[in-house]
Amino acid sequence: MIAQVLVELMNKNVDKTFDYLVPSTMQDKITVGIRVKVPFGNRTLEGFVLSLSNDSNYQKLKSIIEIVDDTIVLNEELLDLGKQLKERTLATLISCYQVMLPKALKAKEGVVVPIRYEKMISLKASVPKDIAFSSKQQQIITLLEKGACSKKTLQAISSSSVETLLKKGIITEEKVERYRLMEDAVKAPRYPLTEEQQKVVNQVLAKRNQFVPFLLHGVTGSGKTEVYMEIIETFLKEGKTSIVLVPEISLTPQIVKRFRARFGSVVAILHSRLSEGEKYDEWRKIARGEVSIVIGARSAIFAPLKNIGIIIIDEEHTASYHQENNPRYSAIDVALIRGEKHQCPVLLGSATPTLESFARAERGVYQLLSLPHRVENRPLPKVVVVDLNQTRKKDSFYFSSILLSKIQERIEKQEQVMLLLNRRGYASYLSCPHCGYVVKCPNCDISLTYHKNSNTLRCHYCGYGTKLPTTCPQCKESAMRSIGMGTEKLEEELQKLFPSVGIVRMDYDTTSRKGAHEKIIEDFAQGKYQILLGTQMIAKGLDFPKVTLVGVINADTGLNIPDFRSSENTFQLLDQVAGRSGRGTVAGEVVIQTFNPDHYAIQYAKNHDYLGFYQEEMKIRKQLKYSPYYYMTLVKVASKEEVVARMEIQKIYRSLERNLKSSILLGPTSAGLYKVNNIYYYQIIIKYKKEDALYPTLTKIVDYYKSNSKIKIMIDFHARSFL
DNA sequence: AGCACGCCGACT
DNA sequence: GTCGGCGTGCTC
Repeated sequence: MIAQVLVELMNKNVDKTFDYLVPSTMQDKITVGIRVKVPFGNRTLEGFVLSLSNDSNYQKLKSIIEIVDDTIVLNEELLDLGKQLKERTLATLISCYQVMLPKALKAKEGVVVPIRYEKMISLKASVPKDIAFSSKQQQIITLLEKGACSKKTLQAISSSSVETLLKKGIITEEKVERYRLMEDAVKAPRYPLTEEQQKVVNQVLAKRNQFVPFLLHGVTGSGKTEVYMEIIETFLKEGKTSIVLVPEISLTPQIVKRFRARFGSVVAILHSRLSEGEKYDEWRKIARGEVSIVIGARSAIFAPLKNIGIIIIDEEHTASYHQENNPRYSAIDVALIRGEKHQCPVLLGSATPTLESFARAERGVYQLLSLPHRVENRPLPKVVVVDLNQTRKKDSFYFSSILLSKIQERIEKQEQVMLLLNRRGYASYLSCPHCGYVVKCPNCDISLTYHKNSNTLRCHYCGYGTKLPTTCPQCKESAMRSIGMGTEKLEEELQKLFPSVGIVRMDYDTTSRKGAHEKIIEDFAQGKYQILLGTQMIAKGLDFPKVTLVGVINADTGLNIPDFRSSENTFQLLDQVAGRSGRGTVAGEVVIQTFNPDHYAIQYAKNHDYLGFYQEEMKIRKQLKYSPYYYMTLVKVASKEEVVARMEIQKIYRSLERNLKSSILLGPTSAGLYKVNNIYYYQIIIKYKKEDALYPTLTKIVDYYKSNSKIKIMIDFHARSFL
C-alpha cells in the first residue's frame, strides 16, 4: 500500500502530495485523513494522508515512520472543504488544512500538546468480607461503592489508606483522559419569546433540512441570542448539531454563559484565548461527537461536527470573520459551503449587516428576517449629537458640557455609563485641531494618509500624492497635526473630573492578561464601577441593564481612515455602541460627539435608521463602483527590497491589464502599511462584476512567483480593508 | 521551507 | 591556490 502524504511545509513548491510506502504493521491503521511522520530529504516532517493507492510513479519510495494520532484528524468533509478553500483563496492546500485545526493537531514536527490524564480509582469486583478496614479505609470504600473517584480526592481523605488498599488489591488505579475546560453549571433566566421572535424561529425551522441562507436583521436588544437558542434547542431535540460563531468570545462571555446555562455540557467552546491544551480538548469533544453545539470565533466554522442542523453567524458584519493572512478566507463563505453540504440553513444575524449581505437579501440570495423592535417594547435609546466645532473651544478637550452633565446625572441616579473612544484614532491622518478639517483625495473621496518617511499625503487607492500642507486649507490656521487620542489619557481626565467615581478601562492594554476581560465585565456588571470606558471592544454584544448612558467621545476617528468602508464602519460602530444603552427597564440615552454632525453616517445612526443609511451608502458605492456593486480583489506584493516590490507589482499590473478585459484596475500603488518590519508592500485593487479570466490569471501569477524567494504575493478576494 | 550542488570574487 | 557568495533545483 502506498500513501499520498501532504507535508507540513507552507511553501508553494511542495504543495502537493508525496508518495510513501505503508509498512505492513501500519496497513490496518492507516486511513485517509490521518496524521503521519515521514522522512523528507534529510529531515523528518509531519503530514496528512490525503489518499491511498496500490502503485506509484516513483521507484525509490521511503516508508512512513509512524502514525501520530490514534484517530483521523481530517474527516472526509474537511478534506474536501480544504480543497475548495484552496481553490477560492489560492493559498497552499496545507495552509487550508492547518487553519482548520488546533495547534495540537496541526502537522508540525516537534510540536506536542499532551492529552491530560487523571488517575482514577475504582473498586475491585468484590470486596473481601473477612478483612477489617480502618475507618479511613472504610470511608474510601463506601465512597467508591457509588462509583469511580479521582485519586486526588481520595488522597485528601488519607493518602496512606489509598496506598494500602492499592497494595492489597482491594482497589485499582487507572489513567483516564481528562478534559481541561470543565463546564461550570450556572443558571440563567429563560425568557419567553415575543411574537416577533417566534415568527423568526418559525421561518427558519420551516426550512430545516434545506440549504437556505438567512439574514436576520434585528435591532440591538431585540433578543437575537434568544432566537438562536430556541432554534438550536429544536435541532438538539432532533439529534442535530449547531455551530454558533460570535465575533470574539472573550469579549462576550455573557453569551457563552447563557448557552452553558441552557444547554449544559453539550456545548464546546473554541476561541483564541483558550490554551492550546484546552482547544485540543474541546476539539476532541467535538470530533468524538460528545457535544452538539459549538460556540466559537472565526475558526470554529471548521468544527468537525457531523449532522449539522444549523450554522449561525452572529454580528455577521464583523471584520474578524475574514482572516487577514493565508488562507484569506471568510467564515461566512465557509458557512455557506458547509450549509450546502449538510443541507441546513445558515443564519447570519446583525443589527447592522454589511451592505454586501443586505444587498444579497434584497436580491433574494439570502432570505431576509427581521426583528424591528426591542424586547418588552423597550424603546431604542435617544441619541444626541454634539457638534465639537461649537463646544471644543470652550469645553474640555474630551468632554462637551452636555456629555459631562449627563454623566453627572447618571452618577447621581446610581445608573451606569459607557464611554467609547475609538482606538483607530491612532491611524495617522492629518487633521486641523481648530476646525477638524481632514485632507482628502481629489479623485477618490477618501482621506489621505500621512506618510512620515516621505513627509507626503497619499491616496491608497489611486496613488495620488501631495506635499504636506503647512496651514489648514480650510481655516488657514497653522499647524495641521495628526490625531491620536488615547483611552489612558481619557481615563485620567475623567478621574480628575469625577474623583470619587469608580472608573474601569477596557482596551488592548488592560486586557492582555488571560481572564482580564471577564473580570472587567463581571465587575462592571456587579456595579463595582459606574463608568466603563474603552475602545471598540466595548461596543459589541455586551448586556448591562443598568447602563443608561453611552457616550462616544469622538465619532470622527473612524470616518477619516482611508477606506471606502469608513462610513459603513462608523455607522455600525455607533449603532452597536448605542445599542448598549437602555437595555434594562430604564430608557437609555446616547451622546455622540463629532466634528461632522451632519455626516450621513452619524445622522442615520442618530435615528437608528439602518435602511436609510443602507440606501444612501449604496448610492455612493454605485457611483464610485465599489462593493457590493463590484467585487474587489486585492493583490499585494511584499519584498525586503523596495525596488523588487515596485518592479514586480508593475509586471503584475501589465499581466492583469493584458488578461482581465472586464475589470477596472486601481494602482499599482504602495500599500497603506507601506513598510512593516522592513518589508515593502505594493498593491493593486481589481474591480469587476464578472471576470472569467480572474482565477486563471491570478493562478498563473501565483505560480510564476512560487519559487521566487525575494517576493511574496498575497491575494484577497474578500478583502475588508485595503490598508 | 531547508539543504545540497555549483560556479565566480577577495583572502588566510 | 582556497573560502564563501547566493542562484537553481530537489525533496516521495
